[in-house]
Amino acid sequence: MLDQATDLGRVFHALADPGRRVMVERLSMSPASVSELGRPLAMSLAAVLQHVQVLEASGLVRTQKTGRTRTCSINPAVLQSAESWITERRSLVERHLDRLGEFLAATAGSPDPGPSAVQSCEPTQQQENR
Amino acid sequence: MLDQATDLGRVFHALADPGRRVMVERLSMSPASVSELGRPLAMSLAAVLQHVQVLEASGLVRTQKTGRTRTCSINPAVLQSAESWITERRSLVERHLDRLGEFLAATAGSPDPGPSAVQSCEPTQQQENR
DNA sequence: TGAACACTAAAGCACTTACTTGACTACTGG
DNA sequence: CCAGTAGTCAAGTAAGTGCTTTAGTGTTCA
Repeated sequence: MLDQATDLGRVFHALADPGRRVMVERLSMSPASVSELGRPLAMSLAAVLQHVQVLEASGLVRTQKTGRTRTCSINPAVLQSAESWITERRSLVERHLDRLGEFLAATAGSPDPGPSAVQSCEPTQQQENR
Repeated sequence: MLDQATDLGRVFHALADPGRRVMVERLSMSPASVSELGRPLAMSLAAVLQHVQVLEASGLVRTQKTGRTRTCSINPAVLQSAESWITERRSLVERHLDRLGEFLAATAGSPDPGPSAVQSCEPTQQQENR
């Protein structure tokens, strides 16, 4: 199996750049050449190529050189692996929040729910929130 | 509305760091203090705090100081906005791939499908694929 | 053949990131 | 009151990022 942790890091890093996200958006419509990807981006072709290389290293896009043009296309499987990581965390969070909601509803009217209550639900002091 | 593009960049950048992903994973179980988040991470507390600040700036986590401890918790809405961006791209890609598949199936036996065919489906030359 | 095109490689530069250490503040419990 | 805990601030540093320019290579087409 591949090094999932490193891969995920590369994928999120690739998606962190606005220019690269524009490229991914373009590529989700159809494959495109390097210069086509760079057209809306106000930077040198060399810079565009570097971004493509970052995307390729993350596995998000695959490229293939035909003649003098390099055609780039998206690999949806990698997009999905990033999506799954987020989905799993989020569903966990929401499950826990639901449980907390039930607990609060159940103990709403009854006094003294015992010393083993959920941590930090009713803070005794509250200061900033910057 | 908020600056979605910048926000998304911040969120993906926050998720790109393995240490910060560990923090997010920990926080999807339950809220935690800064030092608790740093416990498994082999770095100074000051460094942990800086990561927490990155996560907070992205909106992924919210913090609240009570007494001398700062309690961090996840904001699932921001997690969802990142998830949605990916989902939308991926479903677009897959829709286009499906369409391409149908096209290939439909034209499998019939000769000369016309000059307005889908671009770069049958490259005339093929070199590398590094 | 030769000009234009599409990309590539390498070096350099400003800026950002991910830490560190050291000093300091504020709160808690005995 | 005071030791220990939890966090914070400010500098400083090494490595990484996002560009640029320059100088190429290989391909296409008139």
